[in-house]
Amino acid sequence: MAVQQLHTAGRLPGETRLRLLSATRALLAAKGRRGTTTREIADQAGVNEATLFRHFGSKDALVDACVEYYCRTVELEELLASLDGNLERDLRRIASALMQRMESVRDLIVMSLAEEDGNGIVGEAAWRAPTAIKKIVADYMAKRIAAGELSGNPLFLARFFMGMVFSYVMGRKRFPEEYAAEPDQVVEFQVDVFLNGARKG
Amino acid sequence: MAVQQLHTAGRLPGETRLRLLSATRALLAAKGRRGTTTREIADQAGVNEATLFRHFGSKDALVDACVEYYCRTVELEELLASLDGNLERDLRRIASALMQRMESVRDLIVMSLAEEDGNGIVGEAAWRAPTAIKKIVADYMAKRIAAGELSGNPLFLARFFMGMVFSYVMGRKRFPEEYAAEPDQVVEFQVDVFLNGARKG
DNA sequence: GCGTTATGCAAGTAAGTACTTGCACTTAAC
DNA sequence: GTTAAGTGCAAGTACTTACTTGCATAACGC
Repeated sequence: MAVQQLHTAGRLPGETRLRLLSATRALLAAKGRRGTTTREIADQAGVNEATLFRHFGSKDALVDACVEYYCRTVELEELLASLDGNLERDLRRIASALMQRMESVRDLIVMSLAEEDGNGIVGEAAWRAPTAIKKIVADYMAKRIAAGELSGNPLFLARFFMGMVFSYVMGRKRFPEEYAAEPDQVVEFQVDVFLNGARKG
Repeated sequence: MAVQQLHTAGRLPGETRLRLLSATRALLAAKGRRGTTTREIADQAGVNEATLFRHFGSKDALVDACVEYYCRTVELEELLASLDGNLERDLRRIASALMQRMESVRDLIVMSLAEEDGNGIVGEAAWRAPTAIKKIVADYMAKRIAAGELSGNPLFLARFFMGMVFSYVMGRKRFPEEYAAEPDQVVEFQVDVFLNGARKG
């Protein structure tokens, strides 16, 4: 075991920054941008408030860095690679990936919806993963329509599909007790209705 | 034409209150609770800030009164009366009513999602209409399943149905240019996919 | 006319909040 | 050992904001 080298004041290099980013995220999710104070962030991070400003310069810069950090990259190769041509299975995989990503930035998505400047950095970053997946969905729908397996407008279908997942993720935030079912079950149900409809016969 | 009686200072009785409620709503939608100041509200209402406090006592009380005022009553008799047994037509009417109500309190719904205390007065009031309609949907689904016209879990179906509309209303907020289609068309499309699925054949 | 009520106006208070500064201390690098 | 970097601590600044107060005024009910 390599001995961890302490940088200063008993902290690992970069640790202070990380603690601040993490605390910021937690408080943003709970109270929103305006509701969160730099003092609270510093306290929750176990760091002095002055240190916060020495690292990030301003509260806005910290928030931006935080959002950027937690929405970094979207690697979708694995998702694309996992698609094997089986319509139902593919859609389930897409829905599952989408649900996972949306859930992981749900708080930031809500923030971006509520903020006056919904198209700022927060809005852009929070929707990065969903938007990327949306492209995949739209392309997928178009192909399957061309192949005669689906019918309708590919864009409408893509939006509908995204919406199914989105509404579930948001529903779980507002009504946690109602939406307690297993994500796998939910995905299965959603894809089933999406493909076959609810009509009997 | 009866001559309007002025109360004081050239204002109709109750007018000041209304102006304040209206201004509050507009600013809440644009900047959220914390982002809105009492000075701004008073200015936008064309009223002195002191008058605001004389009427409502505190900013919180004003916000509560505002939300309560704009989410007052939900009369659903008309909706229920309009249902005639035709499955497709009924679902369209329900979806249409739901969409209208959700759209009219969309800003407050978003606020309730973003607020730390999502279950406060705002959350309760904003979801009042949607929740009432949700009951109608669930009952409707159960009946139609019993009649053999639909299949599945009535609660899941109801949530799915609500979610279709919810995601559309929210999508229009975030991506206005993309979601510019006519509401009627959207409802038709949604109900169609909901009933028959997207699969061809 | 007279009292009541609603309002405007201007000034002020108390608290919070983003951000700064100067100093001491610890640790790592050389 | 010396230097430099990162941090804690305490105090402070400038600004915002919810909320108050005292006074003048205009309209209404009687």
